[in-house]
Amino acid sequence: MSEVPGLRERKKIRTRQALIAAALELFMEKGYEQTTVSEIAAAADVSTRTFFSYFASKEDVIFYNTRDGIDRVLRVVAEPRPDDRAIDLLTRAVTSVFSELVLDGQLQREIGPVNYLVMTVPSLRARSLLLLFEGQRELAEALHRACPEELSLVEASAAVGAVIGGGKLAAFVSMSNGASPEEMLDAGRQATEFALSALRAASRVS
Amino acid sequence: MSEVPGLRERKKIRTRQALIAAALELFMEKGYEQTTVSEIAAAADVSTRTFFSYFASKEDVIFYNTRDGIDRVLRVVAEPRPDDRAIDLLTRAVTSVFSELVLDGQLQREIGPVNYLVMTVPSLRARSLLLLFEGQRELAEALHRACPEELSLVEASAAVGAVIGGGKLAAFVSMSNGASPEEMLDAGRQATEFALSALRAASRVS
DNA sequence: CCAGAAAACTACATCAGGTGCAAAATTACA
DNA sequence: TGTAATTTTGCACCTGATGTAGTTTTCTGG
Repeated sequence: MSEVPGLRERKKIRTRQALIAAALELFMEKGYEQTTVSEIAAAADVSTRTFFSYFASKEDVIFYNTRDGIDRVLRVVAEPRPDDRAIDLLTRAVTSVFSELVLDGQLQREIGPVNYLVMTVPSLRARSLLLLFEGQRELAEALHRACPEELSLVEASAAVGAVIGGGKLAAFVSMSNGASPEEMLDAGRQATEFALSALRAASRVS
Repeated sequence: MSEVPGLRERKKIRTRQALIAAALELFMEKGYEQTTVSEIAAAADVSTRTFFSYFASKEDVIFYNTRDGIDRVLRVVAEPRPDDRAIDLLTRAVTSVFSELVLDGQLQREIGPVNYLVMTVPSLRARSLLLLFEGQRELAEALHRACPEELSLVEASAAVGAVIGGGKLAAFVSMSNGASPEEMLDAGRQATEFALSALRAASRVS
């Protein structure tokens, strides 16, 4: 495996990255709504029609890379260690997000703009919430599959929703109150850890 | 107060209701995307342009009434009883949603279709998540305002996000696994109550 | 009941996002 | 090099949404 990709594949990847880069630059420069798909395509030197063969919509160019992050989280739950309880899996899955968010130089260049756009453009915020929500569903399913006798699907959903819901809202509110990206991350981490410890305490009782 | 609204006002209300009713009917009959705004306007006997003076977008016709629900919840927190702690306010606010959701015959006719559409149409689900998210922000702010020395804004956000996030995901997953509306409501209620009791336990320790 | 002001409605023009389609250009491969 | 497969492109077309200007309806005071 690991075939050398042909010219076709390499060109496609280059074009896709060029579209993403051009789009982010234009969005940051003149605003998301004010930027047309034609302008993005022109900046990446392809036709407008071609843009839509790479991305189904103007929004999609922003979120193309988010799928990878979700898959990484799912993989943590899909590969449990011996003696893992559900709470352990959920803890590792959630905290893995934060550790990867800090490093990852490749993405770091995009995360800033994407974050800013999601914070300021309602339609992008809606889309981002949808992606996060579907990700939570998948995570809840995976968690239930990993520990079917410990957690029902609905219980797993309640746990996942509580942990991620708390972290997300805390991070967002903190940032929209003028916190720095580091402080925002910290608020999210504290909120998720708080929810996790509350879950741990509750699971010891029951 | 309570002036008798003039003919103008009454007509506007009737037109708006006619548009909502026509839209929901058409959406259920032939699908959301397959229904055009012109068709909705025609069914309500107004011009296409007039539709957009009542609703800013095709999506908005679905969510016109949701603002009321959010305001009701906020009012619970804005009017605390003596000796209320934050957890009491949050509990009353969240449980008030469920009690109102059961009765309320006026809305009950719309909730079914809206619920179905949100479950099946991704763009509507995104929009609904956005509205819920912004509602959570407001609720967290209100909760912090009501108990400023007990909860910081970020702590309030963590609590609100955890409770509502857990309830929402549990309800949605349960319904998309074929549960009846009653079972869905019950899953949501159990998840929120679980999160609330976990919060209560945690707040006793700290 | 009427005249004039205010508000609402309508038609029309226009633009951006998005899709289907067929021709043209590019790549792959024998 | 020639040919099949894949991409790209231009073009026609549809829907959602906005600006504008003119028409109709409602409201108010006499």
